[in-house]
Amino acid sequence: MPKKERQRQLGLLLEENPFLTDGELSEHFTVSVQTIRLDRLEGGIPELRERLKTVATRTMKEEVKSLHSDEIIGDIIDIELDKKALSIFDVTTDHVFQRNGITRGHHLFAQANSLAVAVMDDDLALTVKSTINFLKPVKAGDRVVARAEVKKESLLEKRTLVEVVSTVGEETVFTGEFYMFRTTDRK
Amino acid sequence: MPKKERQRQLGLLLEENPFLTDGELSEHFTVSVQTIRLDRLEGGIPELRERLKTVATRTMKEEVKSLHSDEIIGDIIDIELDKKALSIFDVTTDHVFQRNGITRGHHLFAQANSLAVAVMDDDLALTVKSTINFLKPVKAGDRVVARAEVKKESLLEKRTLVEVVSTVGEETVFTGEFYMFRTTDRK
DNA sequence: ACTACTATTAGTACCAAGTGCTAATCCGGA
DNA sequence: TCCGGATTAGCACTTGGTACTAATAGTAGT
Repeated sequence: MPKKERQRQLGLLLEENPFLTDGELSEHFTVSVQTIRLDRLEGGIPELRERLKTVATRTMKEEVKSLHSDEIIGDIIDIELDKKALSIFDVTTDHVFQRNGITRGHHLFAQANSLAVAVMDDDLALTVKSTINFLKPVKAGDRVVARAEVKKESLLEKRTLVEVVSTVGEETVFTGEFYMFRTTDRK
Repeated sequence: MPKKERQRQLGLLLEENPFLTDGELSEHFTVSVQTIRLDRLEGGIPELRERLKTVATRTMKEEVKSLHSDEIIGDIIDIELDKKALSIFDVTTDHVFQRNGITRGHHLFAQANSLAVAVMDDDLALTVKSTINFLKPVKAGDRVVARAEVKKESLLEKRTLVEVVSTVGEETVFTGEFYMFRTTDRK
């Protein structure tokens, strides 16, 4: 196998499995350890321990992110319990269809739904029913601002209607009506 | 500081920052490196390189998972393009409210929405409007089976209605109507 | 006061997985 | 045949450890 091809494969291999030592790599390519070292040097590929460090760092960041973003999608900026609330959600390439770059609907829904849950002054509010409209496609890089407003309450049925309108710049991209169920009694 | 307290703090510290060497730790607690080693030994805490390895391993797994689970939430089991499709989604503790253990609505929506997109024989199908009902709370450990059925099409408007019914065991937990927009013309 | 015990510290040899450097060897082409 | 790139080998040194032994300090028990 020519040198160039070996180095290409080395890069790919380490990308998908950064845990391989030079020794293991040398066996895989049936060359000496020194050759592997030279290959890494030329390709600018760091040693095993550095690779693990960066991969591990990535994890720690992701964990913080996913913890945040799973609990409430979007950052809540302002909230008046039982009245209204506002959150922003920055769309990244993680949230879009690869094919056309348009945000997957469930992310917009998730932001709106999370906000509807948060605006209710109730630990255990649940969504019962919802009608939603996706008005304009949202792309990666867009900042989606969701505004939730508590519309009416039926204390008897423990139900509340929350309306959410999401915008990007001046344009409304999403609207939703969320019928929420209150599990605890009001004060 | 008593030994016990130091060891407790050591554990907490390394949990949130696994990148610290024994040397750095010894400075932090102003004890010798050897004491740190003994503390790790007694607490069953592995060395830096082992810690990074496990953290990095976790990442690689997560990455595979999130790639899958972001593209389509739930595993598609069966699909007849333009007719019907079926997916399952195993709820874990990651998907529920901490307070009451009930699945966050947007996960059920995401499964249904993904399935509605998938069943359309169209690369770029988008959700336009949707009405959904959360009928029964879903808990961690439940296996949610979503069935999507293409109801009617309006070729002129390029719109299609897809109905999704999600069940856990015998019980229907979620229903949704998804009005989908077809971006490419039918053959 | 002497002993026992615990916690801490120091020091040694060793290991894995490297870097950095020098030197030797092989192999193909002008 | 001689040159040059590619490969291999060898050695000293580095990090961040393990494993083990030994010394020291302080404290409680009798």
